Amino acid sequence: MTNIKDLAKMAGVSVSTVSRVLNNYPFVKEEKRMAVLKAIKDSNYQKNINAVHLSKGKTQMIGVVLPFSDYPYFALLLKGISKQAYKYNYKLLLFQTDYMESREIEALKMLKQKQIDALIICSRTCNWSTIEEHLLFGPIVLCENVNKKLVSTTFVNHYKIFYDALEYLYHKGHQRIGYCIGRKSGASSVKRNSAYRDFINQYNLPDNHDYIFDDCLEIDDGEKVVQYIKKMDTPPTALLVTNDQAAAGILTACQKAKISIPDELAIIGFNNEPISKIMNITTIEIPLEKIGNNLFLQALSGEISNQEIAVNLIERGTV
Amino acid sequence: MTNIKDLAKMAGVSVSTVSRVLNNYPFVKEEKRMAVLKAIKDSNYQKNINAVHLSKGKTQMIGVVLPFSDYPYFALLLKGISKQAYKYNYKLLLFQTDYMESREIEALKMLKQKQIDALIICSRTCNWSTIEEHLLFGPIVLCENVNKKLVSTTFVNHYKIFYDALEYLYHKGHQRIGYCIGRKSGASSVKRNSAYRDFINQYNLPDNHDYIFDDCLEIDDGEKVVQYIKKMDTPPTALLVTNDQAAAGILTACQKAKISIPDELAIIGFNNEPISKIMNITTIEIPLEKIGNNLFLQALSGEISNQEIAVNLIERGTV
DNA sequence: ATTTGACTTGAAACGCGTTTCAAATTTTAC
DNA sequence: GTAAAATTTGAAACGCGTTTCAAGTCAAAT
Repeated sequence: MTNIKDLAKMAGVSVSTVSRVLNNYPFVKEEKRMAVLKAIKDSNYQKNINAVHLSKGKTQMIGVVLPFSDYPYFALLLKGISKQAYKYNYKLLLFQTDYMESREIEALKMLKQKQIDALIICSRTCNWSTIEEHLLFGPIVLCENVNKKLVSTTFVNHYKIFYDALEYLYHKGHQRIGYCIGRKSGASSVKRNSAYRDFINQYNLPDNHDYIFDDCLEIDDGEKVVQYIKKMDTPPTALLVTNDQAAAGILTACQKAKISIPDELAIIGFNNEPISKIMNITTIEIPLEKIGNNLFLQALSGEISNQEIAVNLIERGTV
Repeated sequence: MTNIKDLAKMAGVSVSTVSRVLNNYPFVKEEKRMAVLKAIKDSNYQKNINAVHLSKGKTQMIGVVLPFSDYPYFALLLKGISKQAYKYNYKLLLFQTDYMESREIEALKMLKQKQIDALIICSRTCNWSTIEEHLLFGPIVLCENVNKKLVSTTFVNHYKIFYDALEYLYHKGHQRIGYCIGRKSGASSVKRNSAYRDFINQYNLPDNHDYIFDDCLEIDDGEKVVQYIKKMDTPPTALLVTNDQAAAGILTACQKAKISIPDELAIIGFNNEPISKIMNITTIEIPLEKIGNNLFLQALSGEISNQEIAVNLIERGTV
C-alpha cells in the first residue's frame, strides 16, 4: 500500500506538501500540486483513515445507543439521527443494547477511548453517575429530561403529555382509565406513572392497580392485555398505550374478542407510528425524526442545551 | 492524557512490557505486572483505540449498508447482524443509503481506507464492477444470489419462492393473480418478475400488466393498490405482496373498501413481520434474523461461501 | 534599494499502541 | 554442573497522516 511518504518521493516533494494537496490547503504551487495529484492517481493511493483519526484525535463518528433497532420508536429516532449524520458527513456507530447496562457502558468506553467523538443515548439504562464520569471525554446527549446542566438533551415532557391525555379522556367521559407501559423502570414510565397518580388524586378516581399493565411494548403484547381486561368485572373504558404498535396489538385483540372500539374501550397510542395511520388509531405524535435530528446536532455542536419538543394529539378512530 | 509511554515511566518498565500487560500476554513477572496495573489505575489510563487501529490495521468494525433502518425487513436483518456482532465483539458502522448509490460507494470507500474490516451490503444499488473493484480491500458480503465466486452471499431463492407461491395460489383455484414489488430495479423484484412471467407462460394465463404494482413498499402504499383494484373490471383474485407491512396496508384498505379477504381477494405477504401475526396475514417467512447472523459470520470469517436459506410458508387467514 | 507582506516549502515533532528481535535471566533436564 | 529450554525484558521499527515552525522566495510598496 502506498502511503504519504511514497507519494512524496514519487512527486519529488515533502510529505507536508502532499498533505496540503490531499487536504486542499492553499499555497501549493500549481506544478507541485499536479505532480502530487499524478502520484496519487498512478499509485491508486488511499488514505489510511486510522492514521488520520489518530493524528487528529477525532473520528467523525458518533455513537448511538438504543435498546432495539427494530422498534418503530427507535427506528424513527435513528432515521432522524442518520439524516443529519449524513448531512454533516459523520458516521454512526450503532450500539444495540437490549437494555443491558454493560453494553451501554461499552459505548461510554468508546467515547473515552476516542473511538467516537460524541455519544447519543436514546434510552438510558445506566445511572446518572456513570454518565457523569464520562462527560470529560466528549459530549453525551440524552433523549430525556434530566435536571442536570451537564449534558445536552432533547426530550418531550412525558409527565405533562400523559396528564393531558388523561384529562382529555376524562373530559370525554371516561372515569376508568388504564394504561400500559413498557419497562417499569424506564425513564418515561416513571414520569407516566406519577402523572397517573397525580391525575387520579386530582379527580378523586379510584386507584385501581389492575388498570396498569407493564411489559407492554410490542405488537404481540396486546393479546395478553386484552385477555386480562376481558376477565375483569369493571374493566377500564379507556387505555393509554405505551406506543402505537402495542396499541395496534390491543386493537386487533379487541376485534377478535368482540370488544367494540371506541365504544367499549377507547385507545390512545403514542408516537404516530406508521401502523397507527392505517389502523386509524388515535395517537399522540412524538416527532421522533425531529428529535433525532436535534440529538445529532447537539452531539455535533458540543454546546450544552436542553430542548423540549412539543407533541401533537392526532385524533383518529379509537377514542 | 496518559499514554503507554507515561505508564512505562511510572511503572519503571518498557512500553513493550506495558503493552504485554494491557493485552494479557504471558511472560511478564508478577511484580512488574502489578506495577503496571497500579500505574494504569493511578493514572486512569485509557487506550487510544485509534492508535490500536492504526497499528493493527484492523478496527473490529464492520460496515452495514441498508437503504432504510425503519423497515421491518431491514430492521430484522440488522438485528441478526447486531447479535452476532455483539457476540464477537465487533462494532457496526451503519450506512443508511436511501438507495443512493453514492452512499453505498462511500461505504465501499471506508473499506478501502481500512475504517472497517468488512462490509455487509443488505441491498445493493451499485453495479457489480464497483463491488469487484473493492474486493481487494476486504470481504464484502451480499444478501443476494449473484453468480460470482468472489463474494460471500446469504440469500433466498426469490425466483423459486415466488414461483412456488404462484403455484400455491393457482392450486387454490386462483387464475387471476397479481403482485406487488418495491423498487422495480431491485434484485429481488427482477427475480420475482421473471418467476411471474414464467408462471403465466407455463399455465397459459393472460399476461395482464395491470396486475403488477410497483413502488409498493410501505404500509401506506396499500391504499393506492386497493384504489386501483377497485376500479378494475376483472380485478385479481389473489395478490402476492412485497412484504407484510404493505400487505397489512392492503388488508386494511380492503376492509375499508368492503373487499372481503380472502374470499374476494387472497393475500400473501413476505417476511413474517410482526404485523402479519396479529393481522393474521398468510406470509412467506424469510428468516431474516438468521440471514443476518449468517451475513455477519461470513463477513467475519473472510472465507467465501454462498448459502441459500430456506423459507417457510405460514398459512394464516388471508388465503 | 530596502522593507514588508504574501506565498511556498520541508524538517521534525506529534498522536500512540503493537510487534519483532535480540539479549538477558531463570528454570528444568540430564 | 552444564547444556538446553523456558521465561523476561527492552530497544527499535512499524503503521501513517497532520501540524507547527522556521526558512526561503518573490513581488509589491515605500
